Amino acid sequence: MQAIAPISRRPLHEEAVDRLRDQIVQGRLAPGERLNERELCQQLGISRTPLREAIKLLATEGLVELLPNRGAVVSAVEPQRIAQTLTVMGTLEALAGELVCANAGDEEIRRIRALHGRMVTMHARGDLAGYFRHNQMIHLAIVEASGNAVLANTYRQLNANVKRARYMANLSRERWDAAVAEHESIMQALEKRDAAKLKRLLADHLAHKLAQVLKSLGARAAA
Amino acid sequence: MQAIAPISRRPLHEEAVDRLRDQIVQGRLAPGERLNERELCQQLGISRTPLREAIKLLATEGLVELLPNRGAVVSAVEPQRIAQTLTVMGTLEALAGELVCANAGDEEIRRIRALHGRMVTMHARGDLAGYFRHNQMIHLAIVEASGNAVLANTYRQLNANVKRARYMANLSRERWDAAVAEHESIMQALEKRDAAKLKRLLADHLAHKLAQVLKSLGARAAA
DNA sequence: TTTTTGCATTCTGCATACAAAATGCAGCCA
DNA sequence: TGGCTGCATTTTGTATGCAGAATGCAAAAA
Repeated sequence: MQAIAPISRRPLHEEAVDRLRDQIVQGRLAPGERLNERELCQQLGISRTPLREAIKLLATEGLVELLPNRGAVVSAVEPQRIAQTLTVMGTLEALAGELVCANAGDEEIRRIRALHGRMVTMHARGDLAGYFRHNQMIHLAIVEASGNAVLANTYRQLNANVKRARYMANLSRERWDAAVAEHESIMQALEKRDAAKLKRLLADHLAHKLAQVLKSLGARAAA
Repeated sequence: MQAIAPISRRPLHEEAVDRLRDQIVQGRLAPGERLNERELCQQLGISRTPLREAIKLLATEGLVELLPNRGAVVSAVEPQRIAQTLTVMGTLEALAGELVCANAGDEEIRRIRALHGRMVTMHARGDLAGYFRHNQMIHLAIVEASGNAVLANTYRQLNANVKRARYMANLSRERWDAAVAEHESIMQALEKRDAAKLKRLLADHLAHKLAQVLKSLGARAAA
C-alpha cells in the first residue's frame, strides 16, 4: 500500500498565534497597542475562544502583556529587555556551536554553507530584507544542527522578541559589512569543526549584534 | 493619603496552570495520562474555557502534549529530553554565575549563603525533601540575582520539566554528599566573586546532576 | 471653570451551548 | 471464529451568551 499524506487541519488557535506573532514582529501591531478581541475576531474570522488562547500563548512569549480585566496590549520594546534576551541568545548560540562541531553531519554543514552563500549574495546586492531573512535562517540552522531540540526551541522563542527590535533598528553599512565578515569566519570555524573558536566567534557576533541594536535604539542597558 | 494594598483576584487560568503544573511535577498526573477536560473542570471547580487556556500554556512548557482532536496527555519523561534540558540549564547557570559576580549586591549573596546554610542542615538531618526544596531555591536565587530577568524566566520554564525527573530519580548517598560539597565550593566562589571559577563550578555541577539523573533513569543520551 | 459623581456603554472573564471528530461496541459478513 | 462496518456515545473544538469590571461622558456641585 502506498503511503499518502494525511489530511491535516491546523487548530485555529495555532493559526491565530502565527498570524498575530507576524503582525507584532513586523510592527503592524505596534507596541502599546491594545488587542481588541472583537476587532481581531472579525479580522481573523474566528471566535473569541481560540483567539483568547492565542493571546495567552503570546503572553508567555513576551510579545503581549496581559492586564487583568483590561485585556492585552502589545508589549513595549524595552532596550534592556532586548539586551538581556540577546545576552541569553549569545550563550545559547555559543553552546550550539560546540554541539554542532561534535554532532552535526557534513550534510548539515553544507546546507548552512549554502545559506551563507545566498546571504552573501543578498549583501552584495544590497538587499537588506533578503539578508535579514537568510541571516535568520542561518542562525536557526545552527541551533537546530546542534541536535538539542530544547536548545533550538528556547532559542526560537527568544528570537521572536528580538526580531521586532531588528525591524526597528537600522543597520549601518559598516556594521553590515562587519557582520558578513564575521559570518564568513563562523562558517570557516564550523567547517573545520573548531569548537572553541566557533563558540567564541558566535558569542562575539551576538555581542556585536547587541551593541548595534542598543545603539540604534538609543539606549544603554546592563546584563 | 496612605497607600493601601489594591484588591487583587487572580485569573482562573493562572490558578489552573499552577495547580496542574504541581500535579504533573509531583507525578500525581502521571506521564502518558490523558487530561480529561470534564474531569479536571469538576476537580478544579472551573469551566472548560480557563482550563483549556491553562492546558495550552502547559503545552508550551512541554509538560503536556496536545493531540489534535484528541486532547492532551501528560508528556513522557524522556531521558534524552531531560539531558538536553539540563545541558541548556547548565549553560544558563554558568552565565548567571558570571553576571552575579558582576552585578549582584552583597545583600543578595548573603541571602543565598543563608539558604545554603539551611540546605546543609537538611542534608545533615537526612531530610531529602527539604534538601531538594532548598537546593531549588538556591539555584533559582542565583539566576535571579543575575539581574537578567529573561535569563531567570527561561531557566524557570526549563526547570519545571526537570523537576519531574528529580522526583523520579533517586539520589545515592555518595552523589548527595558530593553535591553538597560542590555547593560549598560554589558559595565560596560566589562570595569571592570569582566569575571564571564560579562559571566552571556551576557548569560542572549541572553536568554531574545530568549524569546522576540519567543514570538513575537508566538511559544514555546525547547533547 | 473645574472637579466630582452617576450612568450608559464597551470590553473582558467565565460559563455554556452547539458541531465535528474520535472512540467503543455490537452486529454482520466472510 | 475473526475481522470489518455502522451506529451510539463520548470528547474535543469552536461559537455564543451572560455577568461583572472598566471606560467615557455628561450633568451636577463647588
